[in-house]
Amino acid sequence: MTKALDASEPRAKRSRGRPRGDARERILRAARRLLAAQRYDEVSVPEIVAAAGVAQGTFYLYFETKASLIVALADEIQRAIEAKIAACFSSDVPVIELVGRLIDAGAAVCRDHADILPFLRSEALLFGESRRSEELRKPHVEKLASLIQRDQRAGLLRRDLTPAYAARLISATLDQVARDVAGGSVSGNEIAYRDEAIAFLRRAIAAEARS
Amino acid sequence: MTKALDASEPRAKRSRGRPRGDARERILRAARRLLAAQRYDEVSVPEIVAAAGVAQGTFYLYFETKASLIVALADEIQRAIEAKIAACFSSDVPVIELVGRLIDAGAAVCRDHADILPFLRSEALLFGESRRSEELRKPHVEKLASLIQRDQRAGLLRRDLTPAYAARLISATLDQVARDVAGGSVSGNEIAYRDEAIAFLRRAIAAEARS
Amino acid sequence: MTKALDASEPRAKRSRGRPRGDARERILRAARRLLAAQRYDEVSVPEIVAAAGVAQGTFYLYFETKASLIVALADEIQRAIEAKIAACFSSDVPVIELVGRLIDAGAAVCRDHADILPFLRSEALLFGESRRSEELRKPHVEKLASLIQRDQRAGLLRRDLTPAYAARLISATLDQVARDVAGGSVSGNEIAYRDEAIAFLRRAIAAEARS
Amino acid sequence: MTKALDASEPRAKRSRGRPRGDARERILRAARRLLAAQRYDEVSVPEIVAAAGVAQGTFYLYFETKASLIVALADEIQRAIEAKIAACFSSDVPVIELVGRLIDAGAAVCRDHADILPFLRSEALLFGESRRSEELRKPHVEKLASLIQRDQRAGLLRRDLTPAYAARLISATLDQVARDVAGGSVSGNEIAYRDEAIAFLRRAIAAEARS
DNA sequence: AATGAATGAGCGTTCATTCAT
DNA sequence: GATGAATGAACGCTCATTCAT
Repeated sequence: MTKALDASEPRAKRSRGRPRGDARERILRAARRLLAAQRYDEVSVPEIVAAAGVAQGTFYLYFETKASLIVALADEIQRAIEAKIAACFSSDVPVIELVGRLIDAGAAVCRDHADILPFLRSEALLFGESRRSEELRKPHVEKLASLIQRDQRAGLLRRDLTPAYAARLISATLDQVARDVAGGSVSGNEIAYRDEAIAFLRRAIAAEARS
Repeated sequence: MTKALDASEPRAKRSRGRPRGDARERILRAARRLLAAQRYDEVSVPEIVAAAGVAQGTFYLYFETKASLIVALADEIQRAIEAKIAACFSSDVPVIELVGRLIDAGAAVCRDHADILPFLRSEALLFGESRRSEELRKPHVEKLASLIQRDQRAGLLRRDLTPAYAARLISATLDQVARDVAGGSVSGNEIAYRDEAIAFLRRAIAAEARS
Repeated sequence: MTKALDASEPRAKRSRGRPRGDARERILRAARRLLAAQRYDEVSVPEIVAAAGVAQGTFYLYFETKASLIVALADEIQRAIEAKIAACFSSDVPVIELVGRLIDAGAAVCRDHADILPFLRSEALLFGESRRSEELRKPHVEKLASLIQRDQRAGLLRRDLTPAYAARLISATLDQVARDVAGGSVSGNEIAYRDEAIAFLRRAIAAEARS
Repeated sequence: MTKALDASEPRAKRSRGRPRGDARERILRAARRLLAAQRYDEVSVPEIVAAAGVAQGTFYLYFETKASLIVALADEIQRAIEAKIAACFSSDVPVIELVGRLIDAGAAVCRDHADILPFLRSEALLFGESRRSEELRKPHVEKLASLIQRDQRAGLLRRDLTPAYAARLISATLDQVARDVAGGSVSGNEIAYRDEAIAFLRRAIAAEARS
């Protein structure tokens, strides 16, 4: 047929027909864009596929249902966030120093995903099998608890802290600060706020200076 | 704006018509029950009116649209929550004592509305521009900030705290504790956890004992 | 509003809006018309409602699914057929005479429902819970069996017939004749065919003339 | 007309490609299996190819459309049935004996194809104008009519039978008996039923014993 | 010959909403 | 005030089919 001939074309514009292999990616990106601006029930599959530039049937090649798309989308973003946070834990610094890094990483995350975070915080929670965001923070809280214990032994942190409890309290504080810093709630004073938060935590958990 | 929100007037005695219980109330209760178990987009008006035992048309006598029902429902619950939290601020106690009360009130709120909180945290937040959870907490954070300032002047709290910042940090911590206490994350040790959290905050903000 | 005014109009042409109460009937009639000409899978709900002159949503007010429409349609027609056949059994004639009446009734049925019978005989069988057409004939076959027994006792029919078996054989024959007569397979000779069939059955089942 | 029906040519050895079993055969077998359990409109091409273990595109190498698969499948089965029935006619026995054979052959057919017969009786019949069950039986009825004529000349059958009519009546009876015998409607008494049916027919058509 | 990603029309169905009663 | 039949747009989804590889 016309086959050998077409194949010799260096794979240029095919306006209809076969894959770029990127259909899934295009759909995810389009969905993210749309979900940043509208509720899940306001965004239709026709809208998503139109924005993605694929056919409606293609959607269902990659996602079982519309709902499963958000699970995938949330997973993707959360994986990225995880990675960024987990990186803070990899180096071997005292908790008192770690908190600063976690704030910065958290703020970066909030900034990078500012568009979609409201969505992630809201709708996505209702999609997975259960309480998702709690679950997601859990490993980090646990890691933090073990580092607290380590620093307690090293005499850096108060002995009367229960590591698991302290880890929760710190984590909540860090989240708040990261969000505030990224979200402009303290505009112009991010550094002062951050430093005050760190001092706040230090007083709450640091071992008293030996006399 | 001023349109969708105010179908709230309780109506007067109608002696004819079917339901004895007020139709509006029945609809709200049914919606709450259903929204505790399903997403907004999964709950239909037919479903709600069936659960409420009223006719489909009756729904539109009390709510302009399905979305406005959500707003009304969220308002109702949030008003109840507000009231409970605001009550803590009414008496004239030092911040260091206030935090304990806020934890207890917050935990009570979480327990009382456990069914519907995931819904409030998620979907409802996306309905009106102005009804993000940030906004809702704002008055309390501001009130707390002013109390911090008062206690600073009284020498009870550290002078180097920026009241607005400290208020945010405290608020985040209290939220976390209230949720943990109510949600069973620290089951069996609620009191120990609560007390440790209060001590944590005290160290962070209390003025150092004068020598 | 404009209500009292509109209501004074003597209920003339409402081109949109409220019921004639006949929506269900219109849908059934339209479906019958369409199913006489096309397979079930070729007839779409949009097509049916367009032919019926009702909105798509109205369809689902009266029928749970498209498939349940045919069950209803088949039931309706079969009830009419039942009635006609059952009427033959009501009077108290010998089986030998009854068969003639049954042929005539059967032929009338085939003619009256000529359009939809192929559909009923084919597709509809697969919709109900199980083998439908067998079930439907069963009561008549049983009634026939009991009449055979009666006539055996009266010496009108052969003693060596097993009533249940004979009833089946007669019934199959009658069906065939009714269909042939109505369907034009023996065009022009319907009466001769019918008479020969009756003679055929008489020889098969009548008691031998006493010598 | 001549188009949709003939994708039947068995193709020659293809040594490359995945399936060892011929793809066409696998598709037909899968379709038959599925159509025994579901209506035509419920069985999808994706489902068929999945059950057959071939790719979606492969389907269209062997069948022009989904509908043409049905026709091919029905043809295949009907050819097998034809052959079995036709075999009864091949030997040179009197009609009175033939009916017994036809019952047995018919019952065997019903048993062998029990799974797919409801499908054949229903949907398949509506696919081609020309493939109604009436048409399919016609050659056999005609053959039977000619044998009746032969036996009338031989003095074995009544002279007053119209061969074409008698053939129809006999055929309907045989069908009924075959179905009943195979379907368990007379369970345990198949032989008695069959014998009574034959006696029934003999009385109806045999020439009276000469005195 | 065989594949399977891609297509896009069109399905059955449900929805929020209206309004004559 | 309350009803519920009727609406029709729009939904999520599946389908039969194509064709570059």
